[in-house]
Amino acid sequence: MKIKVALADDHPIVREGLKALLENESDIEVIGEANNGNEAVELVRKLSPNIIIMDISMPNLNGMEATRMIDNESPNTRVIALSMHHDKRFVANMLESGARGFLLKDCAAEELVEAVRTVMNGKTYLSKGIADIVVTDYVEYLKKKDQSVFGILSPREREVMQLLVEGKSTKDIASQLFLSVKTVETHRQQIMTKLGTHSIAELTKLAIREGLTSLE
Amino acid sequence: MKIKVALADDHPIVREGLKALLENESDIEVIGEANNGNEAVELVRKLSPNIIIMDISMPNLNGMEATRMIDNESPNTRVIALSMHHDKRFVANMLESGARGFLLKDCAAEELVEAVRTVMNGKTYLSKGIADIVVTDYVEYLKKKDQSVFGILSPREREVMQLLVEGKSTKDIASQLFLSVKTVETHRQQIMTKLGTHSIAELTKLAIREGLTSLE
DNA sequence: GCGAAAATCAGGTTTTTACCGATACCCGAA
DNA sequence: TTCGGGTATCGGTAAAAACCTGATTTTCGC
Repeated sequence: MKIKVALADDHPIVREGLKALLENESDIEVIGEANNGNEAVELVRKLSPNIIIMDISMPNLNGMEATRMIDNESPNTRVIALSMHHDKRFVANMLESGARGFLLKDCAAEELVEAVRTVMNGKTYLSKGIADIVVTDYVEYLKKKDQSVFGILSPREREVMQLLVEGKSTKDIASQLFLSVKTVETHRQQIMTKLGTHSIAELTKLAIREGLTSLE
Repeated sequence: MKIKVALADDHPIVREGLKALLENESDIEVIGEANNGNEAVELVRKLSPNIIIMDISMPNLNGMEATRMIDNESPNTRVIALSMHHDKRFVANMLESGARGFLLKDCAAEELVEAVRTVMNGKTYLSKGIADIVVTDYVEYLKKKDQSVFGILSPREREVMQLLVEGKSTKDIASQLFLSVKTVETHRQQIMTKLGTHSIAELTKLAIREGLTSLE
Protein backbone atom coordinates (compact mmCIF):
# COMPACT_ATOMS: atom_id res chain seq x y z
CA MET A 1 0.00 0.00 0.00
CA LYS A 2 1.61 3.19 -1.17
CA ILE A 3 1.53 6.43 0.74
CA LYS A 4 -1.10 8.62 -0.89
CA VAL A 5 0.09 12.19 -1.19
CA ALA A 6 -1.73 15.31 -2.41
CA LEU A 7 -0.09 18.60 -3.34
CA ALA A 8 -1.40 22.12 -2.80
CA ASP A 9 0.55 24.95 -4.34
CA ASP A 10 -0.58 27.73 -6.59
CA HIS A 11 2.28 27.21 -9.02
CA PRO A 12 1.70 24.24 -11.29
CA ILE A 13 5.35 23.93 -12.12
CA VAL A 14 6.29 23.66 -8.48
CA ARG A 15 3.69 20.97 -8.08
CA GLU A 16 5.03 19.10 -11.07
CA GLY A 17 8.50 19.31 -9.64
CA LEU A 18 7.41 17.98 -6.29
CA LYS A 19 5.42 15.29 -8.01
CA ALA A 20 8.40 14.21 -10.07
CA LEU A 21 10.54 14.00 -6.97
CA LEU A 22 7.99 12.06 -4.97
CA GLU A 23 7.17 9.61 -7.67
CA ASN A 24 10.76 8.52 -7.87
CA GLU A 25 9.96 6.73 -4.64
CA SER A 26 8.32 3.35 -4.99
CA ASP A 27 6.31 3.68 -1.80
CA ILE A 28 4.75 7.05 -2.61
CA GLU A 29 2.10 8.07 -5.10
CA VAL A 30 0.68 11.49 -5.81
CA ILE A 31 -3.08 11.21 -6.10
CA GLY A 32 -4.17 14.80 -6.48
CA GLU A 33 -3.23 18.43 -6.79
CA ALA A 34 -4.84 21.67 -5.70
CA ASN A 35 -4.33 25.20 -6.83
CA ASN A 36 -5.45 27.02 -3.71
CA GLY A 37 -6.69 26.47 -0.19
CA ASN A 38 -10.29 25.85 -1.10
CA GLU A 39 -9.37 23.25 -3.66
CA ALA A 40 -7.09 21.63 -1.15
CA VAL A 41 -9.89 21.21 1.35
CA GLU A 42 -12.15 19.85 -1.37
CA LEU A 43 -9.47 17.46 -2.54
CA VAL A 44 -8.94 16.05 0.90
CA ARG A 45 -12.66 15.50 1.33
CA LYS A 46 -12.86 13.57 -1.90
CA LEU A 47 -9.64 11.60 -1.96
CA SER A 48 -8.62 11.25 1.68
CA PRO A 49 -4.86 11.26 1.05
CA ASN A 50 -2.53 10.21 3.83
CA ILE A 51 -0.50 13.36 3.41
CA ILE A 52 -1.07 16.73 1.87
CA ILE A 53 1.84 19.01 1.19
CA MET A 54 0.58 22.54 1.55
CA ASP A 55 2.14 25.79 0.49
CA ILE A 56 1.51 28.49 3.06
CA SER A 57 0.68 31.38 0.82
CA MET A 58 -1.97 30.64 -1.72
CA PRO A 59 -4.79 32.71 -3.17
CA ASN A 60 -8.39 32.29 -2.22
CA LEU A 61 -7.82 30.47 1.04
CA ASN A 62 -4.34 30.45 2.46
CA GLY A 63 -2.46 27.42 3.64
CA MET A 64 -2.98 28.08 7.30
CA GLU A 65 -6.73 28.29 7.09
CA ALA A 66 -6.87 25.30 4.79
CA THR A 67 -4.75 23.35 7.22
CA ARG A 68 -7.02 24.30 10.07
CA MET A 69 -10.05 23.09 8.18
CA ILE A 70 -8.46 19.87 7.06
CA ASP A 71 -7.23 19.14 10.52
CA ASN A 72 -10.71 19.65 11.89
CA GLU A 73 -12.69 17.61 9.45
CA SER A 74 -10.28 15.02 8.08
CA PRO A 75 -8.33 13.35 10.89
CA ASN A 76 -6.89 10.74 8.52
CA THR A 77 -5.04 13.30 6.43
CA ARG A 78 -1.91 14.91 7.75
CA VAL A 79 -0.57 18.21 6.55
CA ILE A 80 3.02 19.03 5.77
CA ALA A 81 3.60 22.76 5.43
CA LEU A 82 5.82 24.07 2.68
CA SER A 83 7.19 27.56 3.08
CA MET A 84 9.70 29.88 1.52
CA HIS A 85 10.36 31.63 4.79
CA HIS A 86 11.64 30.28 8.04
CA ASP A 87 9.87 33.02 9.89
CA LYS A 88 8.85 31.77 13.25
CA ARG A 89 5.35 33.15 12.91
CA PHE A 90 4.74 30.85 9.97
CA VAL A 91 6.03 27.87 11.82
CA ALA A 92 3.97 28.61 14.86
CA ASN A 93 0.82 29.22 12.93
CA MET A 94 1.08 26.18 10.77
CA LEU A 95 1.83 23.90 13.67
CA GLU A 96 -0.97 25.44 15.64
CA SER A 97 -3.26 24.92 12.69
CA GLY A 98 -2.44 21.24 12.85
CA ALA A 99 0.45 20.72 10.45
CA ARG A 100 2.56 17.67 11.27
CA GLY A 101 5.56 18.72 9.27
CA PHE A 102 7.26 21.88 8.17
CA LEU A 103 9.45 22.03 5.09
CA LEU A 104 11.43 24.93 3.76
CA LYS A 105 11.51 25.38 0.02
CA ASP A 106 15.13 26.21 0.66
CA CYS A 107 15.79 22.73 1.91
CA ALA A 108 17.32 19.78 0.16
CA ALA A 109 14.97 17.68 -1.89
CA GLU A 110 15.63 14.49 0.02
CA GLU A 111 14.04 16.10 3.01
CA LEU A 112 10.77 16.07 1.16
CA VAL A 113 10.66 12.29 0.98
CA GLU A 114 11.95 11.94 4.49
CA ALA A 115 9.26 14.27 5.74
CA VAL A 116 6.51 12.31 4.02
CA ARG A 117 7.67 9.03 5.54
CA THR A 118 8.17 10.54 8.98
CA VAL A 119 4.77 12.13 9.12
CA MET A 120 3.19 8.98 7.71
CA ASN A 121 4.64 7.16 10.71
CA GLY A 122 2.79 9.49 13.02
CA LYS A 123 5.76 11.60 13.91
CA THR A 124 6.43 15.27 13.33
CA TYR A 125 8.98 16.39 10.79
CA LEU A 126 10.72 19.73 10.92
CA SER A 127 13.05 20.99 8.23
CA LYS A 128 16.65 21.62 9.22
CA GLY A 129 16.88 24.92 10.96
CA ILE A 130 13.26 24.86 11.95
CA ALA A 131 13.70 22.65 14.97
CA ASP A 132 15.81 25.30 16.62
CA ILE A 133 13.22 27.94 16.11
CA VAL A 134 10.56 25.77 17.62
CA VAL A 135 12.33 24.77 20.79
CA THR A 136 13.72 28.18 21.57
CA ASP A 137 10.89 30.38 20.53
CA TYR A 138 7.66 28.56 20.25
CA VAL A 139 6.57 28.50 23.84
CA GLU A 140 7.38 32.09 24.42
CA TYR A 141 5.73 32.95 21.17
CA LEU A 142 2.48 31.30 22.10
CA LYS A 143 2.21 33.55 25.09
CA LYS A 144 2.35 36.62 22.97
CA LYS A 145 0.48 35.22 20.06
CA ASP A 146 -2.30 37.66 20.57
CA GLN A 147 -0.05 40.39 19.27
CA SER A 148 -0.04 38.75 15.91
CA VAL A 149 -2.70 39.40 13.31
CA PHE A 150 -3.50 35.75 13.24
CA GLY A 151 -4.30 35.76 16.90
CA ILE A 152 -6.16 39.02 16.97
CA LEU A 153 -8.43 38.32 14.03
CA SER A 154 -11.24 35.85 13.95
CA PRO A 155 -11.20 33.22 11.19
CA ARG A 156 -13.86 35.04 9.23
CA GLU A 157 -11.95 38.28 9.51
CA ARG A 158 -8.79 36.63 8.28
CA GLU A 159 -10.72 35.30 5.34
CA VAL A 160 -12.04 38.73 4.46
CA MET A 161 -8.64 40.28 4.95
CA GLN A 162 -7.07 37.79 2.60
CA LEU A 163 -9.48 38.75 -0.13
CA LEU A 164 -9.15 42.45 0.60
CA VAL A 165 -5.41 42.43 0.15
CA GLU A 166 -5.79 40.48 -3.05
CA GLY A 167 -7.48 43.55 -4.45
CA LYS A 168 -11.05 42.35 -4.29
CA SER A 169 -13.74 44.94 -3.75
CA THR A 170 -16.17 44.74 -0.89
CA LYS A 171 -18.87 43.73 -3.32
CA ASP A 172 -16.75 40.96 -4.83
CA ILE A 173 -16.01 39.57 -1.41
CA ALA A 174 -19.64 39.68 -0.41
CA SER A 175 -20.75 37.67 -3.39
CA GLN A 176 -17.85 35.26 -3.14
CA LEU A 177 -18.64 34.53 0.50
CA PHE A 178 -22.40 34.75 0.00
CA LEU A 179 -22.64 37.63 2.41
CA SER A 180 -24.24 41.04 2.43
CA VAL A 181 -22.00 43.94 1.53
CA LYS A 182 -22.79 45.28 4.94
CA THR A 183 -21.39 42.28 6.69
CA VAL A 184 -18.17 42.49 4.77
CA GLU A 185 -17.93 46.17 5.58
CA THR A 186 -18.35 45.42 9.23
CA HIS A 187 -15.67 42.79 9.07
CA ARG A 188 -13.37 45.20 7.37
CA GLN A 189 -13.94 47.87 9.95
CA GLN A 190 -13.31 45.35 12.65
CA ILE A 191 -10.10 44.31 10.95
CA MET A 192 -8.95 47.89 10.58
CA THR A 193 -9.75 48.64 14.19
CA LYS A 194 -8.01 45.57 15.50
CA LEU A 195 -4.91 46.12 13.44
CA GLY A 196 -4.85 49.86 13.84
CA THR A 197 -4.69 50.48 10.12
CA HIS A 198 -6.63 53.11 8.27
CA SER A 199 -6.20 52.24 4.63
CA ILE A 200 -6.06 49.31 2.28
CA ALA A 201 -2.48 50.23 1.46
CA GLU A 202 -1.34 49.80 5.05
CA LEU A 203 -3.37 46.65 5.38
CA THR A 204 -1.77 45.24 2.26
CA LYS A 205 1.72 45.91 3.49
CA LEU A 206 0.94 44.35 6.81
CA ALA A 207 -0.44 41.31 5.08
CA ILE A 208 2.70 41.00 3.00
CA ARG A 209 4.90 41.28 6.06
CA GLU A 210 2.85 38.61 7.76
CA GLY A 211 2.93 36.38 4.71
CA LEU A 212 -0.80 36.42 4.28
CA THR A 213 -0.47 37.40 0.65
CA SER A 214 2.21 37.48 -1.97
CA LEU A 215 3.30 40.16 -4.34
CA GLU A 216 1.52 38.12 -7.01
CA MET B 1 25.50 15.39 -28.21
CA LYS B 2 23.07 16.31 -25.49
CA ILE B 3 21.77 19.80 -24.89
CA LYS B 4 23.70 21.18 -21.94
CA VAL B 5 21.42 23.07 -19.58
CA ALA B 6 22.19 25.08 -16.45
CA LEU B 7 19.67 26.20 -13.86
CA ALA B 8 19.59 29.43 -11.87
CA ASP B 9 17.00 29.74 -9.15
CA ASP B 10 17.37 30.64 -5.53
CA HIS B 11 15.21 27.78 -4.35
CA PRO B 12 17.07 24.48 -4.39
CA ILE B 13 13.88 22.52 -4.37
CA VAL B 14 12.65 24.29 -7.47
CA ARG B 15 15.95 23.54 -9.15
CA GLU B 16 15.71 19.92 -8.22
CA GLY B 17 12.23 19.77 -9.61
CA LEU B 18 13.29 21.34 -12.89
CA LYS B 19 16.27 19.05 -13.04
CA ALA B 20 14.14 15.99 -12.51
CA LEU B 21 11.81 17.08 -15.27
CA LEU B 22 14.58 17.88 -17.72
CA GLU B 23 16.55 14.72 -17.11
CA ASN B 24 13.61 12.62 -18.07
CA GLU B 25 14.55 13.68 -21.58
CA SER B 26 17.27 11.70 -23.25
CA ASP B 27 18.60 14.63 -25.24
CA ILE B 28 19.02 16.99 -22.32
CA GLU B 29 21.46 17.03 -19.45
CA VAL B 30 21.72 19.45 -16.57
CA ILE B 31 25.35 20.37 -16.08
CA GLY B 32 25.19 22.97 -13.36
CA GLU B 33 23.11 24.98 -10.96
CA ALA B 34 23.35 28.47 -9.54
CA ASN B 35 21.80 30.03 -6.50
CA ASN B 36 21.79 33.64 -7.61
CA GLY B 37 22.64 35.90 -10.48
CA ASN B 38 26.35 36.15 -9.75
CA GLU B 39 26.74 32.41 -9.54
CA ALA B 40 24.83 32.10 -12.77
CA VAL B 41 27.23 34.38 -14.62
CA GLU B 42 30.19 32.51 -13.12
CA LEU B 43 28.68 29.18 -14.07
CA VAL B 44 28.18 30.20 -17.66
CA ARG B 45 31.79 31.38 -17.91
CA LYS B 46 33.09 28.06 -16.66
CA LEU B 47 30.75 25.53 -18.22
CA SER B 48 29.40 27.24 -21.35
CA PRO B 49 26.01 25.55 -21.29
CA ASN B 50 23.83 25.77 -24.38
CA ILE B 51 20.92 27.00 -22.31
CA ILE B 52 20.51 28.55 -18.92
CA ILE B 53 17.10 28.69 -17.29
CA MET B 54 17.01 31.81 -15.19
CA ASP B 55 14.59 32.83 -12.52
CA ILE B 56 13.87 36.54 -12.70
CA SER B 57 13.92 37.32 -9.04
CA MET B 58 17.01 36.16 -7.28
CA PRO B 59 19.11 37.62 -4.51
CA ASN B 60 22.52 39.15 -5.08
CA LEU B 61 22.11 39.80 -8.77
CA ASN B 62 18.68 39.53 -10.28
CA GLY B 63 17.81 37.56 -13.35
CA MET B 64 17.59 40.54 -15.65
CA GLU B 65 21.06 41.82 -14.86
CA ALA B 66 22.51 38.35 -15.03
CA THR B 67 20.88 37.82 -18.39
CA ARG B 68 22.27 41.06 -19.69
CA MET B 69 25.79 40.08 -18.66
CA ILE B 70 25.57 36.58 -20.03
CA ASP B 71 24.18 37.84 -23.29
CA ASN B 72 27.06 40.27 -23.60
CA GLU B 73 29.94 38.00 -22.77
CA SER B 74 28.77 34.50 -23.66
CA PRO B 75 27.16 34.43 -27.09
CA ASN B 76 27.03 30.63 -27.10
CA THR B 77 24.73 30.44 -24.12
CA ARG B 78 21.09 31.32 -24.46
CA VAL B 79 18.88 32.38 -21.62
CA ILE B 80 15.36 31.21 -20.94
CA ALA B 81 13.60 33.38 -18.39
CA LEU B 82 11.47 31.77 -15.74
CA SER B 83 8.96 33.99 -14.02
CA MET B 84 6.07 33.76 -11.67
CA HIS B 85 4.50 36.85 -13.15
CA HIS B 86 3.17 37.43 -16.61
CA ASP B 87 3.59 41.13 -16.09
CA LYS B 88 4.45 42.68 -19.38
CA ARG B 89 7.25 44.74 -17.90
CA PHE B 90 9.06 41.60 -16.88
CA VAL B 91 8.65 40.16 -20.31
CA ALA B 92 9.88 43.34 -21.92
CA ASN B 93 12.87 43.62 -19.64
CA MET B 94 13.97 40.06 -20.00
CA LEU B 95 13.64 40.04 -23.76
CA GLU B 96 15.46 43.32 -23.96
CA SER B 97 18.17 41.88 -21.76
CA GLY B 98 18.65 39.14 -24.31
CA ALA B 99 16.49 36.26 -23.14
CA ARG B 100 15.49 33.91 -25.96
CA GLY B 101 12.62 32.33 -24.12
CA PHE B 102 10.11 33.24 -21.49
CA LEU B 103 8.47 30.62 -19.30
CA LEU B 104 5.79 31.11 -16.69
CA LYS B 105 6.03 29.04 -13.56
CA ASP B 106 2.32 28.81 -14.01
CA CYS B 107 2.74 26.93 -17.23
CA ALA B 108 2.57 23.24 -17.92
CA ALA B 109 5.77 21.34 -17.36
CA GLU B 110 6.02 20.04 -20.90
CA GLU B 111 6.54 23.60 -22.01
CA LEU B 112 9.84 23.56 -20.20
CA VAL B 113 11.25 20.87 -22.43
CA GLU B 114 9.67 22.37 -25.51
CA ALA B 115 11.24 25.71 -24.65
CA VAL B 116 14.69 24.22 -24.26
CA ARG B 117 14.53 22.50 -27.64
CA THR B 118 13.05 25.52 -29.39
CA VAL B 119 15.66 27.92 -28.07
CA MET B 120 18.39 25.40 -28.79
CA ASN B 121 17.25 25.51 -32.41
CA GLY B 122 17.85 29.24 -32.50
CA LYS B 123 14.24 30.23 -32.19
CA THR B 124 12.42 32.16 -29.53
CA TYR B 125 10.04 30.44 -27.18
CA LEU B 126 7.26 32.23 -25.35
CA SER B 127 5.05 30.59 -22.78
CA LYS B 128 1.35 30.30 -23.56
CA GLY B 129 -0.28 33.58 -22.75
CA ILE B 130 2.96 35.47 -23.14
CA ALA B 131 2.86 35.53 -26.90
CA ASP B 132 -0.32 37.53 -26.81
CA ILE B 133 1.12 40.07 -24.52
CA VAL B 134 4.12 40.49 -26.71
CA VAL B 135 2.42 40.90 -30.05
CA THR B 136 -0.31 43.18 -28.84
CA ASP B 137 1.54 45.23 -26.34
CA TYR B 138 5.22 45.06 -26.84
CA VAL B 139 5.64 47.25 -29.85
CA GLU B 140 3.47 49.94 -28.49
CA TYR B 141 5.12 49.49 -25.20
CA LEU B 142 8.61 49.97 -26.55
CA LYS B 143 7.62 53.19 -28.19
CA LYS B 144 7.01 54.62 -24.83
CA LYS B 145 10.31 53.21 -23.71
CA ASP B 146 8.89 53.06 -20.30
CA GLN B 147 10.27 50.08 -18.60
CA SER B 148 8.70 50.75 -15.26
CA VAL B 149 6.16 52.79 -13.47
CA PHE B 150 8.78 55.45 -13.22
CA GLY B 151 8.64 55.88 -16.96
CA ILE B 152 4.97 55.36 -17.59
CA LEU B 153 3.81 57.82 -15.01
CA SER B 154 4.29 61.53 -15.13
CA PRO B 155 6.20 63.06 -12.22
CA ARG B 156 3.07 64.35 -10.62
CA GLU B 157 1.40 60.98 -10.95
CA ARG B 158 4.33 59.27 -9.31
CA GLU B 159 4.08 61.72 -6.48
CA VAL B 160 0.41 60.97 -5.99
CA MET B 161 1.00 57.26 -6.30
CA GLN B 162 3.68 57.39 -3.67
CA LEU B 163 1.29 58.97 -1.21
CA LEU B 164 -1.51 56.63 -2.17
CA VAL B 165 0.51 53.54 -1.40
CA GLU B 166 1.57 55.07 1.87
CA GLY B 167 -2.03 54.85 2.88
CA LYS B 168 -2.99 58.49 2.50
CA SER B 169 -6.56 59.35 1.55
CA THR B 170 -7.43 61.42 -1.46
CA LYS B 171 -8.22 64.35 0.78
CA ASP B 172 -4.94 64.06 2.66
CA ILE B 173 -3.03 64.05 -0.57
CA ALA B 174 -4.93 67.03 -1.89
CA SER B 175 -4.14 69.16 1.11
CA GLN B 176 -0.55 67.98 1.30
CA LEU B 177 0.06 68.93 -2.32
CA PHE B 178 -2.14 72.04 -2.17
CA LEU B 179 -4.44 70.63 -4.82
CA SER B 180 -8.13 70.18 -5.25
CA VAL B 181 -9.51 66.77 -4.38
CA LYS B 182 -10.72 66.62 -7.95
CA THR B 183 -7.23 66.91 -9.29
CA VAL B 184 -5.97 64.14 -7.11
CA GLU B 185 -8.86 61.97 -8.22
CA THR B 186 -7.97 62.57 -11.83
CA HIS B 187 -4.37 61.69 -11.20
CA ARG B 188 -5.33 58.53 -9.46
CA GLN B 189 -7.64 57.44 -12.25
CA GLN B 190 -4.87 58.11 -14.69
CA ILE B 191 -2.47 56.06 -12.60
CA MET B 192 -4.87 53.16 -12.37
CA THR B 193 -5.52 53.26 -16.09
CA LYS B 194 -1.86 53.41 -17.01
CA LEU B 195 -0.88 50.59 -14.70
CA GLY B 196 -3.92 48.48 -15.36
CA THR B 197 -4.71 48.10 -11.70
CA HIS B 198 -8.14 48.25 -10.17
CA SER B 199 -7.54 48.48 -6.48
CA ILE B 200 -5.27 50.09 -3.97
CA ALA B 201 -4.13 46.65 -2.89
CA GLU B 202 -2.81 45.83 -6.37
CA LEU B 203 -1.30 49.26 -6.67
CA THR B 204 0.46 48.83 -3.37
CA LYS B 205 1.93 45.50 -4.33
CA LEU B 206 3.09 46.89 -7.63
CA ALA B 207 4.70 49.80 -5.84
CA ILE B 208 6.50 47.43 -3.53
CA ARG B 209 7.74 45.34 -6.43
CA GLU B 210 9.02 48.46 -8.12
CA GLY B 211 10.64 49.69 -4.96
CA LEU B 212 8.49 52.77 -4.84
CA THR B 213 7.57 52.15 -1.26
CA SER B 214 8.78 49.97 1.56
CA LEU B 215 6.94 47.65 3.84
CA GLU B 216 7.48 50.38 6.45
C1' DG C 1 4.62 78.02 -33.15
C1' DC C 2 2.11 73.74 -33.17
C1' DG C 3 0.50 69.89 -31.05
C1' DA C 4 0.65 66.53 -27.50
C1' DA C 5 0.97 65.51 -23.03
C1' DA C 6 0.75 67.19 -18.42
C1' DA C 7 -1.52 69.53 -14.72
C1' DT C 8 -5.25 71.59 -12.99
C1' DC C 9 -10.24 71.73 -11.69
C1' DA C 10 -15.80 71.49 -11.95
C1' DG C 11 -20.47 69.37 -12.16
C1' DG C 12 -23.38 65.61 -11.75
C1' DT C 13 -24.13 60.80 -10.85
C1' DT C 14 -23.21 56.51 -8.74
C1' DT C 15 -20.84 53.79 -5.32
C1' DT C 16 -18.60 53.08 -1.28
C1' DT C 17 -17.47 54.04 3.35
C1' DA C 18 -18.09 55.50 8.18
C1' DC C 19 -20.63 55.27 12.01
C1' DC C 20 -24.45 53.94 14.45
C1' DG C 21 -27.43 50.32 15.93
C1' DA C 22 -29.56 45.64 16.04
C1' DT C 23 -30.16 40.56 16.37
C1' DA C 24 -28.67 35.89 17.01
C1' DC C 25 -25.33 32.44 18.18
C1' DC C 26 -21.91 30.15 20.92
C1' DC C 27 -19.10 29.45 24.78
C1' DG C 28 -17.10 29.92 29.09
C1' DA C 29 -17.17 31.95 33.73
C1' DA C 30 -19.66 33.14 37.74
C1' DT D 1 -28.13 28.54 34.52
C1' DT D 2 -27.61 33.08 33.61
C1' DC D 3 -24.78 36.44 31.93
C1' DG D 4 -21.25 38.67 29.30
C1' DG D 5 -18.09 38.78 25.48
C1' DG D 6 -16.74 37.71 21.12
C1' DT D 7 -18.36 36.45 16.63
C1' DA D 8 -21.25 36.78 12.58
C1' DT D 9 -24.77 38.72 10.45
C1' DC D 10 -27.31 42.83 8.44
C1' DG D 11 -29.81 47.66 8.12
C1' DG D 12 -30.11 53.01 7.86
C1' DT D 13 -28.26 57.29 7.03
C1' DA D 14 -25.07 60.83 6.14
C1' DA D 15 -20.61 61.70 4.37
C1' DA D 16 -16.91 60.63 1.40
C1' DA D 17 -14.99 58.94 -2.43
C1' DA D 18 -15.07 57.33 -7.02
C1' DC D 19 -16.62 57.75 -11.81
C1' DC D 20 -17.52 60.17 -16.15
C1' DT D 21 -17.30 64.03 -18.88
C1' DG D 22 -15.34 67.95 -20.22
C1' DA D 23 -12.57 72.11 -19.91
C1' DT D 24 -8.59 75.35 -19.22
C1' DT D 25 -3.78 76.46 -18.77
C1' DT D 26 0.96 75.26 -18.89
C1' DT D 27 4.77 72.92 -20.58
C1' DC D 28 7.72 71.06 -23.79
C1' DG D 29 9.58 68.70 -27.83
C1' DC D 30 9.97 69.07 -32.69
